[in-house]
Amino acid sequence: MRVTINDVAQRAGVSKATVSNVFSGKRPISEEVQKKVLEVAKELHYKPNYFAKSLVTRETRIIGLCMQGENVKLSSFHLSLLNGVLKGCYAKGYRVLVNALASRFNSKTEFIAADPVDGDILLDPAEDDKRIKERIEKNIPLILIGKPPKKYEKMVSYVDNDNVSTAENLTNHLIELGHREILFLNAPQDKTVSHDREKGYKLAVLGSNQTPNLELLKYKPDDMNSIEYGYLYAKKALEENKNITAIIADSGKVVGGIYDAVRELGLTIPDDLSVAVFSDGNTYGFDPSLTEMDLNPSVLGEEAVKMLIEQINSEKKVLKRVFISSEIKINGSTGPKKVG
Amino acid sequence: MRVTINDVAQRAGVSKATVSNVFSGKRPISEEVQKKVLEVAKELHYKPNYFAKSLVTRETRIIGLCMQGENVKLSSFHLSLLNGVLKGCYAKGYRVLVNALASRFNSKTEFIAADPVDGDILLDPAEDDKRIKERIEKNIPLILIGKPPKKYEKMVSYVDNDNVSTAENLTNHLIELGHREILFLNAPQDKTVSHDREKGYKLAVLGSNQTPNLELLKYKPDDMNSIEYGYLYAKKALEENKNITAIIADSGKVVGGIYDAVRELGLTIPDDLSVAVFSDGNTYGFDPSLTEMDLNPSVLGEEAVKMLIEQINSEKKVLKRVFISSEIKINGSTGPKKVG
DNA sequence: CTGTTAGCGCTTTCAT
DNA sequence: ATGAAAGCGCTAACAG
Repeated sequence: MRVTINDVAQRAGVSKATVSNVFSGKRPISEEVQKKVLEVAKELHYKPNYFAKSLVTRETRIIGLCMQGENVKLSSFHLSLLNGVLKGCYAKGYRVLVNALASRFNSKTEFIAADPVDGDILLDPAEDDKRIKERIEKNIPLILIGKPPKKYEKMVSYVDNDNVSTAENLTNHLIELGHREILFLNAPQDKTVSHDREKGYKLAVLGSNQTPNLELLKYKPDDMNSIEYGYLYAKKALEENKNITAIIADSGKVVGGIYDAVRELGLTIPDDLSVAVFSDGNTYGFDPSLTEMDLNPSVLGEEAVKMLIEQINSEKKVLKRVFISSEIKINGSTGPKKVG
Repeated sequence: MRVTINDVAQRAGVSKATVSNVFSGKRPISEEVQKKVLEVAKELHYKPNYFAKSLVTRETRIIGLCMQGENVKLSSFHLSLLNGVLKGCYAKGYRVLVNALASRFNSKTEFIAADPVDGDILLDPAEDDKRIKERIEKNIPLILIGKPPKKYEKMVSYVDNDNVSTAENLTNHLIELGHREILFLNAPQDKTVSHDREKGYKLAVLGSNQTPNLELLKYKPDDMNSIEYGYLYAKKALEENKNITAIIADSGKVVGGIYDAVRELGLTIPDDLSVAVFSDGNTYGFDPSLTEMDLNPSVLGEEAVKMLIEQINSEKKVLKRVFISSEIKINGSTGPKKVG
């Protein structure tokens, strides 16, 4: 019932080794034999067994994409990133194993088999991340997406946006338009990215010889969804502080909420209020369309794969840090501060 | 360097078999031995080898998620679906292998190893889909998401939206509002889903004692992106046929294009034009907000996993069809046909 | 150019 | 309750 290399060999009247080599091309085979083997293999619907092969070659051509255990929900940023990862893998003949096993499964017994992967891409690294430690100890090829915890900074390769300058540029754009009171609806405070963005924001403000107003810096509460976050925080801030003339938003969803609030308050974008956003390149439907920093998540993913495969196939481990830049796309949601 | 079951056995002074059974719990082991083995295993950082194990057990606890070869780009529908799949797997301790290998890799040689999965979930089934044929022949557990090609209808289990009635309901909503000339920007013609939706659309029109106008039925060209599709087709149709007062769109992105066209033409939604959409529940930012049928992709994914795992673990194969219903959410993008 | 043989690391009889 | 030994299906020396 299950057809193996032996069946093919026997039927074709050759040895297992020969059959193996017909497929791998690792040693020359005569036309004649080759033809015969291929013919028989096709007839029998033969497919090599993945495990048997990997058991001996120690290679799977699968890469792991590890997301945080308890929180499996993918955002559209993750989507684009996954698209990039798939594209990179696609080009090289690798497959992707999405690993989002709940940590309670892993801890049930510590002796669960290691993943059948040649290496891992790790998302959303956190301070004191056990996943990183484990892979470094076992010497498993590893690329982080995002900023590593400080203690591993010198030990892993990673790819990230340059979040400081991205935020700085976006803020500067608004400052150049004359805006002074700029509300910043940042990512949640426990994500490393929010700190870098805050830094960039402050740098820009300081650069214009002003003092950052901490009242204007908000973090998304973990238990609130993004649309609600945008809506509630924008509305409250705009009602309480009439001097706010611009908002920077963490994502397209946050803008969804902001636009709702703005309509409710009877304001006009960009005349009364400018809105700028960090985006995953997937914002559409907004009117006016958004001025944004596209974080190019798909490029992040693609680059991570490239680095990982390079690491898998190289003898000596070379640490690399790759920063993906973003360029500002200016659209209708930002404009000069109203005079008066 | 690489620690195997032998190392553990030796160091613990027991046999391989005993070590194996300590982990599997398949036969009783004395307290004493158990403790010793666990201790040594921990000390050595032992992890069982995935392949060696799978080679003999014929089980991987990995399920495959197969997407069309050449077109690896995931949409936000896929994203929600993937979220559902992950959630389902997560609950049962399975992992997900995303298979989007280009078909040119598969065809390079037909004898690429079969995927290391216990079963597959297959997306976007097409007429004459080789992937389905292959899996049926090899008797690999399989669940389709979407409607199977006719010739496999009686041979595979699948989960799908009830696309006929979904389209019918959405169309009826517009008809009840008085609309008669309803443009339908459908999915690409080679996707099975487009046929069911067309059917539903026609049923609704016929139900109101009218004859469907085939001029109003459009399919997305494969090589055009969705936003462009919405923009170009809506604009052209609205310019050429002033009687059109409503549009049904295939997805949120298509609506993005439609809204652009509408603004350009100086029309108002819903006064001049009603817009309704099949959605993945991820539409935000539109003003007015969308009247939609939420297809619940995440539920589709979760259900597919449940069925697949059931199939993997059952002796006799029972065919199942599961339909996920969708309810209409009425919002500001649809309204009564203007009188006059 | 091709065949023979010895494993890869694990589970699973079959003994004891 | 434990051990010994026989594979799972494949690749990789080693011979010829």
